[in-house]
Amino acid sequence: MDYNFKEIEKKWQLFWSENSDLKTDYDDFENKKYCLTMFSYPSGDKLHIGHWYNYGPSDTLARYLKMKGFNVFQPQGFDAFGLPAENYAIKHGVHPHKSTHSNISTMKKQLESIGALYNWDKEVITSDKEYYRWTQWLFLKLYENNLAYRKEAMVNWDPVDQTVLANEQVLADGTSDRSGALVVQKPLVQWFFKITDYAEELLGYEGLSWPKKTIAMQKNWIGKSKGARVTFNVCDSDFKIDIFTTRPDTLFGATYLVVAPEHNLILDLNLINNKEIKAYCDQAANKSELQRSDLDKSKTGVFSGIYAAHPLTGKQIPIWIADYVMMNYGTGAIMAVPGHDQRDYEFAEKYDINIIKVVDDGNDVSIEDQAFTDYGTCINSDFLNNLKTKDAIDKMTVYLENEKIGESSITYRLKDWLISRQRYWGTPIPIVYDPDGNPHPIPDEYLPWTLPDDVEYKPKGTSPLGSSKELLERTEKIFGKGWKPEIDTMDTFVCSSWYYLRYPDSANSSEPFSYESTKWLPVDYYIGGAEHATMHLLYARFITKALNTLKIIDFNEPFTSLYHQGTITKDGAKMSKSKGNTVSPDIFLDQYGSDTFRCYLMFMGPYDEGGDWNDKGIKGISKFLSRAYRLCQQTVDYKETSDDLFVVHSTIQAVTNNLDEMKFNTALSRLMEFVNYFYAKGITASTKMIFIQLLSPLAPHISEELWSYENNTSVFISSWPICDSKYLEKDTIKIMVQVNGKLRASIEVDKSINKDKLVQIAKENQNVSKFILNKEIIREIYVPNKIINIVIKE
RNA sequence: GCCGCGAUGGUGGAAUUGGUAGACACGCUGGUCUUAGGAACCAGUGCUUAUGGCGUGGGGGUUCGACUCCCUCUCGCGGCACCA
Repeated sequence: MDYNFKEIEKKWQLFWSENSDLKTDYDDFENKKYCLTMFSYPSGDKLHIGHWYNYGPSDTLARYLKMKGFNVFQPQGFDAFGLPAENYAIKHGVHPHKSTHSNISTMKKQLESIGALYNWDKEVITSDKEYYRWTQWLFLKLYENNLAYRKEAMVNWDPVDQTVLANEQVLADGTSDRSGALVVQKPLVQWFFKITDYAEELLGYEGLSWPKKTIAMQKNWIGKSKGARVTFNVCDSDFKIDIFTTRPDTLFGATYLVVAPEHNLILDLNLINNKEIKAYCDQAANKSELQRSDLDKSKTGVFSGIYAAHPLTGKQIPIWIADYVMMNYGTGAIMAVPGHDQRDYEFAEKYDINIIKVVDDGNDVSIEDQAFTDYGTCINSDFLNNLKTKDAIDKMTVYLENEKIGESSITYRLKDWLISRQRYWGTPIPIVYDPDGNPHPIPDEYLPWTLPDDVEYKPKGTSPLGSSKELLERTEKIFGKGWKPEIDTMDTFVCSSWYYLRYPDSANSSEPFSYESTKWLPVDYYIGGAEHATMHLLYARFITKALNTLKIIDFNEPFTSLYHQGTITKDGAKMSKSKGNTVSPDIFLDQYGSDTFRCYLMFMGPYDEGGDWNDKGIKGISKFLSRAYRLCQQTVDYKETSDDLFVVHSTIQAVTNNLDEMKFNTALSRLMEFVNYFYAKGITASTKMIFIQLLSPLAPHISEELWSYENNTSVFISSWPICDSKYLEKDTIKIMVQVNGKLRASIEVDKSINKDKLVQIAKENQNVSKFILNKEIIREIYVPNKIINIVIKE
């Protein structure tokens, strides 16, 4: 290494933080680019490779945009509420506020080593009362508008972290996203945000540049399905059962109904008095969600003893209770059509229930061994006979509506967002209860409704806030004797659901953000991990849409362009402290410096793919930067040839395109080729300036140093080089010659040449002529400027 | 089961979107210089039975021409799932 990177890095990091030329003009929205990287949790550990992989390349993008002439805003902050600080408090007795802030200052120091251009003057720390006061404002806005409500529900309980979790925070295997504990179901009164009101809107992605994968995941999660609701009357009673089906065309094939074991009919009709039914329901209740949804187990159920009237035929059909029907989807009851639904088929076979065929594929399809679930043509279906499934669905739906026995209906899988948490270190829910237990919002003048300090952190299954004398006294003092505070805190995802709105106006103490400051939004580039697809990113979209409905903001999507950086793994596994496979950047920073380390991460491969960590190639980057440094130590004065200028301008073009597409790896390759080309012959003064500019977003420190040798201002306020296409045109072109699609020669010709002449030259080429000698030529294909293919008969 | 993504030298990866497969880099081999090199520089490096043949997970197809498009299979990753 022949440049002193340690000295250079320190020098320019200080320069960037102090130089006013580089500051964002907060009043200029016209030309704005809001570049945001998902903020992180201040853990107190050192920055790891994941942080670097997130922050380094996104800073490269921001610096590039700045040089393109945009007014770039790249804020940074901390998602500071959450369990680790609280667990630390339980273990060591240190107040979370104290440990959090000490972690933040360590982390900020470390972030400096990346050398990113952050707008620290707009920093946001979600656990500070200046911030959470407005998270409480958000809650109250939603509450006032019926988008926040309290209800008792079966909720996900994490027995390790001793708190409830939102559906989004429970993994597919039934474990907690955070603690890894097996989540259990528990009935509790909790606060919810009504995200389901926005289910349909959330399915619209017009104008968004988002990864297809993420959109697919959200669509999957929202889980829209179209169908119909049908009402069945229970025989010999006034009760009715609503069912949801996506196949109303098969209604004539419904031979029984199934209700979930939790269905209210069971209590309403006193079916629970039947021993067998009670035993079945109890057993279902004791099963975990995971056991319940185990696809391999055979279906079980119990006959309810009662019947329903088929709404079209009037025939009595039995009502069964079975746990293959879930209470939390649709209406918790189905019409079973064993001929055309595989689950119903298996159940009907097992319990010997009638199976009717009402759909055929035109070839008299068999339903002897399994259900026929495809679309086809209606049979045995009265007025639907001979109709195609699609038409039959429409006709049946209209019929149901006319007869008032059903209606067209849409069901979403998405559930309302459970935001209560039985933990200490979070935003207090700004609600108090009167002596009768009715909730009341805390008036604005008492906000922030602060977290009390006199608590027992250790969770006992109820919220730590319940142990605070101060909180209770405060409540009674303000509201009166017998009034009680809400003691749950909010999910930290509430904090992060609106932080991007706060950044441009983070010091505002009279409102969450001024209307003027929202002109910085939406975020132009949002970069962060794909694991947030159905959590943070969905919540943020919901909050933005809700605030838009409330006319607080005038846009309805928070992030115009979204990009997920890939994951850096170690030996194929995700790096984590618990696995002990984390790699610290420290030794690499010490040995090679920040520029080299950040470039190496970018050079590893496509940014959205991440990759498995190994340090073998870092030397290559270090070598490249040293060569670049050496190349720029002198200038050589010579008249550049057309080849030289071709290299310069094609490099400008390629690097520009690559950075536009965040293909940092190929941008670096092009710059390496550039250095390799000029290394031996030396570089002219003007070309050197262009090269330094192209390199600067990727390796900012060394570039700023090299730039400073000849300039008085920062390279980052210089304008990005422009490719002059006149240098990209060459007088001669290289044409590849194929015979029957196989490459045989390459010829260099004048670019004005016509096809006939070119083909003639090609045929005369020694390596071509021997393959076409004495052969019949069938075709001669010429793709201008690229290739000739001579097709011969073999 | 359904949906989405992926598979290219010894390694990480590139390929103007149907037109030179393997750019760039690591590693390796040989050389120059050097007291020395784990520094710098130069050359070589897909495989091979080598004027040729074969090569982008396997098989088939479309095309003058396929890593690229179509069909099919295998493996890996991610999401959803008794979702009615």
